[in-house]
Amino acid sequence: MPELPEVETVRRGLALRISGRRIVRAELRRPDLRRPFPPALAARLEGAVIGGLGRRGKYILIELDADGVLLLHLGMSGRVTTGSAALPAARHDHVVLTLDDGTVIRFNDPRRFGLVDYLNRGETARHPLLAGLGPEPLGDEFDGRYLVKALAGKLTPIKAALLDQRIVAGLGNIYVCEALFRAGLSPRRLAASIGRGRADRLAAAIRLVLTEAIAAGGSSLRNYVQADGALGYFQHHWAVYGREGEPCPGCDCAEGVRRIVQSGRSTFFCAKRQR
DNA sequence: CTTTCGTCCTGACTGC
DNA sequence: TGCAGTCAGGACGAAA
Repeated sequence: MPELPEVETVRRGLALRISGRRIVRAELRRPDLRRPFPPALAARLEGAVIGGLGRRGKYILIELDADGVLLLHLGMSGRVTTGSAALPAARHDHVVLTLDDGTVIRFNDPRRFGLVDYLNRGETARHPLLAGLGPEPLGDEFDGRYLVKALAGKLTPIKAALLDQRIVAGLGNIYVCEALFRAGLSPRRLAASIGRGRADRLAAAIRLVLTEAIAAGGSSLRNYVQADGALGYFQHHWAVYGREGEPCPGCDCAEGVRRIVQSGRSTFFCAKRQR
């Protein structure tokens, strides 16, 4: 389940391998993912020279030539692998790009919640998928002062508010649970009830869990990629996510980590530490 | 307007 | 062992 740290890890790994290379072949092995591929995508990709790689929330932006951008979203199950042409396309390899040095990039996505789009660089900020995104949680704009303002009047649990990409871009179910635990805030607390003090703690916790996860991804990237070329997932230790019934870390409460369902999603938390 | 909920999809897992 | 049923979740669009 790629969230901001996994996407950032993929971006960094990809940048090392494909920046400056020319795409010599683009194979679209189906016409769509979550939505249809844009018209003439293969033709736009073939011959293009790859520039820098950026990220906005959970989207990867790959600069092509002087004015193009390839937009990728990994959805739930998307993976990007780099390798040689020797490997035949596997099941769920939906987009396969061959570069001028023989590198083959494969976008594999079993559940097909991912997305591929092509845009002109000038319209990046206005693109419908990007325009409404909230600030980058690791950027200068994001802090307690911003959060208080963004959450004001929201009669929804803080858990749901943080999953809303318009409030802050890049968090998913795992890192929201982890950040709320680190901040000592109940996932059920109404967003509007978060004042400056709690917002400061929450913003700091969000930055911390993301920064730590990116560091873990970076350190595991080298070995992981050598194993099978896959970028997108790495082993990481969660404090509460997926740990229902286990002892709460750093707390001796009898109940341990609890799981509840909020807006159809699992939330993991400690009822004693998080208020 | 705001907020919630169903939907898309496949693979991993559970229980009989 | 096999198979049906359940669950996982990002983001969008419909519904309340």
